[in-house]
Amino acid sequence: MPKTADFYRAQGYRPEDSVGLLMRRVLSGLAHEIEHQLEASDLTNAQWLPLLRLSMGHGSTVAELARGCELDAGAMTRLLDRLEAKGLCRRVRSVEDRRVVNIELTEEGRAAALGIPVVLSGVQNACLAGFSAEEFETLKSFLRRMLANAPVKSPSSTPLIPGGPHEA
Amino acid sequence: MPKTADFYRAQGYRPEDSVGLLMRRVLSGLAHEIEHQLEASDLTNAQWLPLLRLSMGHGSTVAELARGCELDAGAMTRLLDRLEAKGLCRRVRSVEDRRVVNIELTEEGRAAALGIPVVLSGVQNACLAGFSAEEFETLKSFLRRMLANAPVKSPSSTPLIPGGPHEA
DNA sequence: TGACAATTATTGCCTAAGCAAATAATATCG
DNA sequence: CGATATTATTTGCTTAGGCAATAATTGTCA
Repeated sequence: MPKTADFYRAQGYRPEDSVGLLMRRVLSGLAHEIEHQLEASDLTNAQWLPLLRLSMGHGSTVAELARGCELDAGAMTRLLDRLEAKGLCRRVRSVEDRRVVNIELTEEGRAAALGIPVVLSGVQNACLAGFSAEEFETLKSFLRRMLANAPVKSPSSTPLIPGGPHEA
Repeated sequence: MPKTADFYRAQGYRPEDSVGLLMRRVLSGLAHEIEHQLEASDLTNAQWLPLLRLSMGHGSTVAELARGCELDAGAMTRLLDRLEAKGLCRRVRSVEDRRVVNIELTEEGRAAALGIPVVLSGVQNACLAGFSAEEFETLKSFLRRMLANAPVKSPSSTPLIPGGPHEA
C-alpha cells in the first residue's frame, strides 16, 4: 500500500492545480455534450446509464440497477417512474420472488438504447482528440489507480466492469 | 486542431473501458470523502466551492459566484440562502449598482473556509498515492488537453484558473 | 413452526441543479 | 432625453439524489 502523496498543501492551495476540479470540468463538458446529443432520444443524462444497462442485460430489477448505477434505491424508483412515463420501460412484478419488480424495455426503450453507445463513443473520442493509443492507456491506468486508492465501497453485484478489475 | 480519436466504437461498446465512467467513479469517491470530512464544518459538497471562492476573493456577488462555480444563477441564489441560514455569510445590497447583492463571509464563514484547503489537499493526496511527480504532471496535462478539446463554454469572468490557461 | 433478520420496493422530506419568467436597475444608442 | 437592450437577482416548476421510515416478502435458525 503506497503512502499518501504530497502534491497538495493546505498553505497556498491553488484550485487551478486541483485534479478534482479539472476532472469535474471535463466530466461536466462530457455530460453536457452527451445530454445534448441524446435529446432526440428523449433521454437525460441521468437516464441513459440505467437504460444502457437494461439493454445489455446488466440488471433487471430496481435494486440491481441502483447498485449498478451507484444510485440510491429511492432515486432509482423515481427515475424508473419517469422512464415508464416516457414509455421506455415497464414494471412486471416477479412471480418467483414477489418482493422484486422486473424492469422490461419496451420497443421504444430498445430503440432508444441503440443510440447510446453511438453517442458515448463519439463524445469520448472527440474529447480524446490528439491522444496517442499509449496515452489513452496511460490515462485509463491512472484513473484505475486513483479508483483503487479510494476507500472500498460496496462491491457491486452486477459489476460495472464485468469480470472485475482484472488486467487485460 | 487534432482530429477526433478512434478509441471507442458503438459496436461492442464496453462501459468498463469508458474514460467518462471511470472519471465519474473517481470523482464520486472524492466528493464523498470530502463531504464526510467537511461534516464537522457543516458544509456540503455543493457549498464548499462558493465558500472557498468567497474566502479567496474570487467573486463576491451572486452572478460572479455562479459563473465561477459553473452554476445557474437561480441555483446559486438558493445555495446562498442555505449558507446564510447557517450563518456562514450575509447579503449586503450594493450602493453603487443597486442590482447586485454583495456576499460577505461572517466570522463563522471565515472559520469554516479555513478548513477547506486542508481537506481538499488531504483527500487528493490520498487519491494520488503511488503516483510519481512526473505521473502527476502527466495526469494534469491529460485533463487539460481533454478540457481544451471540449466545445468552448462562456469564458468565466473570474477565472477558475487565474491568469487563464497559459503554459507553466 | 415461529421469532427474528435481511431484502425489495416505495414514499416523504431535504438538498440541489437547470430553465424560464418576472422584476428591478443600469447601460447603450439614436 | 427616451426607447431599447443588457445585467442582476429572485422565484416557480421540473428533474434529480441521499437518508430514513414503511410495508411486504423471503431467509435463517433455534
